[in-house]
Amino acid sequence: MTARDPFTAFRSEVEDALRTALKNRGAEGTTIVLERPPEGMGDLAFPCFPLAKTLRKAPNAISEDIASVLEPSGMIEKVDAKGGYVNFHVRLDRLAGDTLEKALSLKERYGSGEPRDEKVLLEHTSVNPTGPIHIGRARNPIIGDTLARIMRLAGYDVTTEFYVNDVGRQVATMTWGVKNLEVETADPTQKDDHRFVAYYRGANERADADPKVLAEIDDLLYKLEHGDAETVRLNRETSELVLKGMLDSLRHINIDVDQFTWESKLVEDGSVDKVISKLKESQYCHEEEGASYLELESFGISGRETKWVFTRSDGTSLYTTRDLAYHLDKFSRSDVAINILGEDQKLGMQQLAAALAIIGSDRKPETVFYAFVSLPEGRMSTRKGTVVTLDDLIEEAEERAYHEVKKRRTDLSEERMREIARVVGMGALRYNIARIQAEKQIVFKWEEALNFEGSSAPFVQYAHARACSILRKAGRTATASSAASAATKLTTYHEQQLLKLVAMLPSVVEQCAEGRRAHPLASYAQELASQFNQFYRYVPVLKAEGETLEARLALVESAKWALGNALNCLGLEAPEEM
RNA sequence: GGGCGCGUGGCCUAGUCAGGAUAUGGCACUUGCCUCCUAAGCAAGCGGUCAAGGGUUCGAAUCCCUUCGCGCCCGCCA
Repeated sequence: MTARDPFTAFRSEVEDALRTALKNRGAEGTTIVLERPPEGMGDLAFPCFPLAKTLRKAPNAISEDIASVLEPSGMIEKVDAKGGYVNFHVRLDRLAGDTLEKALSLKERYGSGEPRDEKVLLEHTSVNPTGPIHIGRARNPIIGDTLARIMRLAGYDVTTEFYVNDVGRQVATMTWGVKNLEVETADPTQKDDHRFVAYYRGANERADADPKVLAEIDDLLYKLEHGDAETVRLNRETSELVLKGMLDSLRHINIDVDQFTWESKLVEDGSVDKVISKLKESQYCHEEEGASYLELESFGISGRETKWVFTRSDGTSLYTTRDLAYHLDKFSRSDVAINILGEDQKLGMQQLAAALAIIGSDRKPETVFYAFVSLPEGRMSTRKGTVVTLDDLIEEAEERAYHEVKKRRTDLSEERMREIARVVGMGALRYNIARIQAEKQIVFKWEEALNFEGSSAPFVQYAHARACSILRKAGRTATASSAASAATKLTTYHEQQLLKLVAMLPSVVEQCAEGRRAHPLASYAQELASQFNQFYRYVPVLKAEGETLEARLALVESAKWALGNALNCLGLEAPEEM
């Protein structure tokens, strides 16, 4: 471990000290687990309970014994024993010096980790271009984009990619609608993703009622896969328009996708055919009425059906078959392939993993699965029209945020207020999705999604704005070179608590990146903002003098970077005023 | 029927992977705090058999088993 993270450096020293002490007591090789002790009992704690058996001594006696032999050194200021724990207190001036120096010199890079060699390809969103993104689906880009940002700061080389499903039945259905239906409600001024969904819905209704229509859609699907120029053109044209509408929505919540792979490309360039012939060579491959399938029972797949069909009777490919080709393509372009997928795709991914093994690939994608967002009335359905679209949500969020700004500020221009409302509204929305662990279901409620206080984006943004306000009034910024001397002046409780949290940003970022989890960063941001607000309330900065003033300015600026960088990783903007 | 996931105060949620000190925050509710760097804030109070029951352990929200509830899946859909 490098000393890039001051708190990690402290942790390493504690571990080293403990290792030596344990070795001398005949408990060599004990796994050292350190935890965060309760308030006021130090900064790292080592529980001695597991040692009681091997050392044949009471935990209390062990902790006191260990504490008595460990001398303060380096970043360890004090070691004491309490109730079977050895508690380590960090040397505040060292921690402060290192932290302030890092934050003030790295600025928007504070929190970053060592650059890594792995090239990461992170696929997210990848929804069918058949209609606007709704909030159930919006969880995907939000988790994906947040994770991408976190991993980038952590030092990975990350490229995000959107896989455009322009080949399957859904898209063929929509294309049939565009070709055959006159949709009266289609308002030409609407965004294309909203406009075209009417054709999709209409085509579905007709197909449900009339088998002839269904057959025509099948025919379109066949033509699509066999390169019928007119069908391919119309399909692509429609898909592109709808996709463009969706990307506009994403841009409103600060998401830009780096790259796109069109599913149709994999069909056209023959990679899907190649995969199919490889699969057919396998001993697990069987045929039934012209359709090919793999028998996957021996691959840990269970349920009523362990067959995995990869070609239809007419020889056309299926979604997962094409996805298999896509994964091989992704593997050729990256070291780590990460997917963000809804939990409904779990079986599909298992089948895909089995198929990958069968065709001899030694690679596997990593997948982050998330549970669906539903409404209090139940599941959202595009067909039933019971959806709240991302666009609705963005509009409502900004409107409510505007109302809040107007309530509080009378000194700002209309334009400025609108800008703040945009940043706050969009932020509230993203934060409320990002803060919850992916596998937990969310029931969407407006009052929660657009919460502007407590555990919310505006709370964190507000702390950032306050920090900026102090620095603005001070009329200068702190310098990294003064960090060490400043560090000795941070003597109050609130200063030290704030500092410790600022010091933890790099390890929080690293842990999120390693675990492919976004939500712990949201918790951290909330905790940091809360600590900053307490500092703000109890520790006057601009009224301080001399070195104390300098030290506090350095702390405020460091906190500003930590808050700003955490916000940035969450895809939220960090306003300088609110 | 089978598989996977979730279940923490009235509501939302952290902690669960690597078991440890009085279970984390927020919303709502009650009550204080703007002559003081933005009150989108701070402080105090109220509120929990960590779904239920067994087990392992000195110790379980965390590990194991059973049950219940909710979600998702078991398509020649994507």
